[in-house]
Amino acid sequence: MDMLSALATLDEDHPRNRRVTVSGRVLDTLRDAIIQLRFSPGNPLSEADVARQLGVSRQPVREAFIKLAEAGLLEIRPQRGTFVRKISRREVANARFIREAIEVAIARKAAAEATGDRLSDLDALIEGQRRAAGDGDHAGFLRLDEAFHQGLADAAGCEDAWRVLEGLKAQMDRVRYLSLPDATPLHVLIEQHAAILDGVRARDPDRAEAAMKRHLSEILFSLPRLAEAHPAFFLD
Amino acid sequence: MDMLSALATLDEDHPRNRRVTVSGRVLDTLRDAIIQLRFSPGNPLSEADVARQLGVSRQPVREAFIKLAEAGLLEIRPQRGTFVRKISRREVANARFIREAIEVAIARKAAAEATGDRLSDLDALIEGQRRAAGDGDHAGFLRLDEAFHQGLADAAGCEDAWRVLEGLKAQMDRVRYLSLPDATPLHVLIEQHAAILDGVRARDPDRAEAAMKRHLSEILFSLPRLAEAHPAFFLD
DNA sequence: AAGCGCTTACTTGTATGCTAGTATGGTAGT
DNA sequence: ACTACCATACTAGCATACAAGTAAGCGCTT
Repeated sequence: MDMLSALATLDEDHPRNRRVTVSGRVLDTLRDAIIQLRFSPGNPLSEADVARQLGVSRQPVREAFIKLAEAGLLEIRPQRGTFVRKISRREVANARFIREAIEVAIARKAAAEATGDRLSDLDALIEGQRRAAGDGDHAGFLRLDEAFHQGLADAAGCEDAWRVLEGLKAQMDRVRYLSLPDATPLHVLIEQHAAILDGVRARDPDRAEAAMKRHLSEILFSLPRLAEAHPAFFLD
Repeated sequence: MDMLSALATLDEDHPRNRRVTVSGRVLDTLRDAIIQLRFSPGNPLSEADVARQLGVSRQPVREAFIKLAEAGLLEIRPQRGTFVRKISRREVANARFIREAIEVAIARKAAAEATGDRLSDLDALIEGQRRAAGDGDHAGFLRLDEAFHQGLADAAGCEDAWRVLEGLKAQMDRVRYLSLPDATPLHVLIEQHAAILDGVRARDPDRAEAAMKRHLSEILFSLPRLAEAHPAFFLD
């Protein structure tokens, strides 16, 4: 009950909101709340409570729960309850490994196939990231960060790769949120993006791969320290 | 209505069935029916019809529909209907590419880290595949085929990679089913498995990678021909 | 004949009621 | 004090009812 105060309202116009259905809005609202750790890992979360809090029926909440369970953010134990999953270092490391495998392959393919138009799109995204960082617009940067990775997949002709990556990112996003206070500075991340794009533009798959690996390794540095600092949030 | 005759009964004890819930059984039943092309791509499929046919309510059918839509096997158009998705050559090729990226990374990691126990497990699976092929037990071979890829992921310490691969495989499974009549002979596939395992056992990541790439390329040969032979099943 | 508008029969989305399984706390019995 | 049992208050899974949107057929009007 107490914890649910984190859910004051349904996020009617969510940034990433093409969702017009109630269950879609509930899903976005809950995922944000979980990723931003407004729900403590390990705590229970019942369909009925959330439905009451959001002023909707159990049905759309249930569908959101199911999707969040597939993303590894909730654990549904039938007839027992649903719980916010604790963060697992092993699972985060695994998700990172798989994500790296995919994004490295994408970067190499982009280096081979990307058209000039796509490269310009990516340029624009990096420029936007510089502006957002300058303005201290952290939320805006996060959106443009996602857009860059998605844009790279598009440039490689792997439009639907993003669906897979999105699922993997969910595991990692809570860690990223935890690391916000002392995260890698945005300008460093932006330069890493630029390095990836340089490798792609130079049609040099090895350079693109190296830059991507470097970029996706950031989380490895912070993970052990964060797990030490917040043991209650972690499973292992 | 006609098409639904493909759903005589709920598959009460499904081979991969740890599912005890109705919605889980409906999901397995429907996925099998779709993959085995007992539902023609492009045709509509309504929650109510399936529910009636299976003797359950709309609720579990709906949940199965949602998951099948996430897997790319159904397309839910709100207030309009749900349709069996046609096979997209582009999407199949994309899923193959991503799967290759993941499984190559897994094979390389397995070559570095797999323990003797795990290698023995994989040996046993290949031996089982030889028996199944000898007995003409095609269904049994398919199960052991999946088990081999999953087992390799386990050997690499990527237990949860299988969740991702499962989603990607769905896209490819209908093509595999289409290719059954003149598919690559089982003994060839088994030798490819053995080649992968050889590379892993020799701690030679490059050899494991090459063998894996070879193995996952099989579908590329059949795809164009199948799309030509069954144009009504394909989108592009 | 062509086009507009209504009726009707669908569809999925949402809400609500019901069932069965689980955890908990108290109580009676030893 | 401890144990066994039971009443109770949860949980999620499933069934049913309702709402809102869509598409197609049909007849009317023009």
